[in-house]
Amino acid sequence: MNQEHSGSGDPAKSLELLWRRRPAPTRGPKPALTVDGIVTAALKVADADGLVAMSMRRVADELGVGAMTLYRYFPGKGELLDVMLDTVYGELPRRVVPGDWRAALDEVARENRELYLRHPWLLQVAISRPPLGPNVMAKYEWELTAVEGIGLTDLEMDATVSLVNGYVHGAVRTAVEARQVIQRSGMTDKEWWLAHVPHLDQIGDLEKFPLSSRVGTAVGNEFDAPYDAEHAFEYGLERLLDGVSALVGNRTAPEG
Amino acid sequence: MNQEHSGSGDPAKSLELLWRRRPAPTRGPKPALTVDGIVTAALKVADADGLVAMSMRRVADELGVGAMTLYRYFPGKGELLDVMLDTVYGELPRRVVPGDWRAALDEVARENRELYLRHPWLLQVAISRPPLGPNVMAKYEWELTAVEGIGLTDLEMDATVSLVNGYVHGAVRTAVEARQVIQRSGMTDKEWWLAHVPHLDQIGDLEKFPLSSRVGTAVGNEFDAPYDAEHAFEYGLERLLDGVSALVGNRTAPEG
DNA sequence: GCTATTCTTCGTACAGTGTACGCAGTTGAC
DNA sequence: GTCAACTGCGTACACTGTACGAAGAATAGC
Repeated sequence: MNQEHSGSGDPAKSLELLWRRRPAPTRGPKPALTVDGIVTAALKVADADGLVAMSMRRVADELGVGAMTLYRYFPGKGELLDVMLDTVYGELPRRVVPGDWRAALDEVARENRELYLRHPWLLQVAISRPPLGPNVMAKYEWELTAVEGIGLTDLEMDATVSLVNGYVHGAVRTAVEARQVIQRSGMTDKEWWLAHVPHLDQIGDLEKFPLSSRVGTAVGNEFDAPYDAEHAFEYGLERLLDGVSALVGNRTAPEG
Repeated sequence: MNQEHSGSGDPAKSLELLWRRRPAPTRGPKPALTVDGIVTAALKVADADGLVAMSMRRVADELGVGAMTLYRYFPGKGELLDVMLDTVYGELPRRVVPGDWRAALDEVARENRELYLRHPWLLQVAISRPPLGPNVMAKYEWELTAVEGIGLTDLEMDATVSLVNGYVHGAVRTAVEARQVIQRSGMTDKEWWLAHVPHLDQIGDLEKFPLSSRVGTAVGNEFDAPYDAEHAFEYGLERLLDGVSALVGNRTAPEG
């Protein structure tokens, strides 16, 4: 995170925007822009250069208008982010895998992962109170479908879906960070490590960390880097679903 | 994230700062500040008001000096963050639980959780290339100790430790976001929900989301909020360790 | 003690940020 | 034709990290 926040304005205005229920004005000049047009431009900027680059001025430039013009369409930047979020959630295929909760949860994880990879700025948006737009709500409904009817309580269903979502968020965040730091520094992980080793040797406390040295070397040899995103994602997801499996298995088995 | 980054400067300078190996200058005026003093002031600001508030000017104010003075001690804000990170990692008790990998990993998770809760700004610091200070290295060594000698490969040891760390990061991030949004909005989750319901009813598509309605209601009744941090953390950690258990169990059992 | 060198503190400046305020011009309702 | 409603947007404010260079302090070498 540096977290970016949702709009804190009144729910009526936010929901009006999310569900496109704004009544068209009868008088005054015809608006030059549309909500969808602004969101498209903002998504273009955010996808290309990240949330940091997505300033109101930059989005306005993209549309050939002044910065303050955007405030005729959105109460503030927070509300624009809300609509951007709901919009990209609409990209989820939301494929349903019936009869196999593990495959269904796997699908949920992978679709979410693809979405984060396509829109890495999503990782920086705080969603503890998600914008209640059509696609946000459809996403939650779809995720619950994956764990419906397998013997979990409603609370456990919610907790499981949250757990998978949290896992994917963390895994992709780590992967994206790793990718971005290579870009920003112009250095691969190996180069970075090799630049540090001589100075660390000089400090000379390395023998106090025998496990780190052994494991670090093994990881470096395997991946040419201290971190491999693909491997980490698969490993973690398997552990996680195994953990859920232990719970589901207990639940469907007769109680002792 | 809005991610804050580490210092990208040369490793020599960074390691010198992290390990406090800067040679004391012989000539010139006596420095008015120390590295530790600046870090303490910066931690005070970050703990109290978050990373957003921790500007160079604010830290300098805290110390009664001009903003540019700090640049005599640190090449830039990134390096200051690096030393802050290594410093708070030093707060970990690093208790070792011998002979029981599950209890040991549980301890790792809980100590990390406490650290994040005490210093929520840690959640916003990108650590894909961690500052190689004494406490960062000791932390990794301690975490590996928890899974040493239980039949995992070196790669699996690293992946397991990363998985637990990633899980804790995500769980605390969600919890902290939830706490902060209450502060910022001056609204409890229940109040927020009740403010939205009438407008959602008016939009009238709620019957398209039956699972969400049922599960959401159950969660709301149980916790008076759509999210309970304590419950989510315990539930997720148990699933995670169960998943690791499945792997360790396979490994220690004789191979087919 | 004198001077040259090194090291300190820090004021100013620059290009950015979100958005409050208010003005000028355009459109449709009456 | 008049007025209210509406649009676009210029300006301003308080912030950010930090490059640059000036002014002064402490010491090494003589």
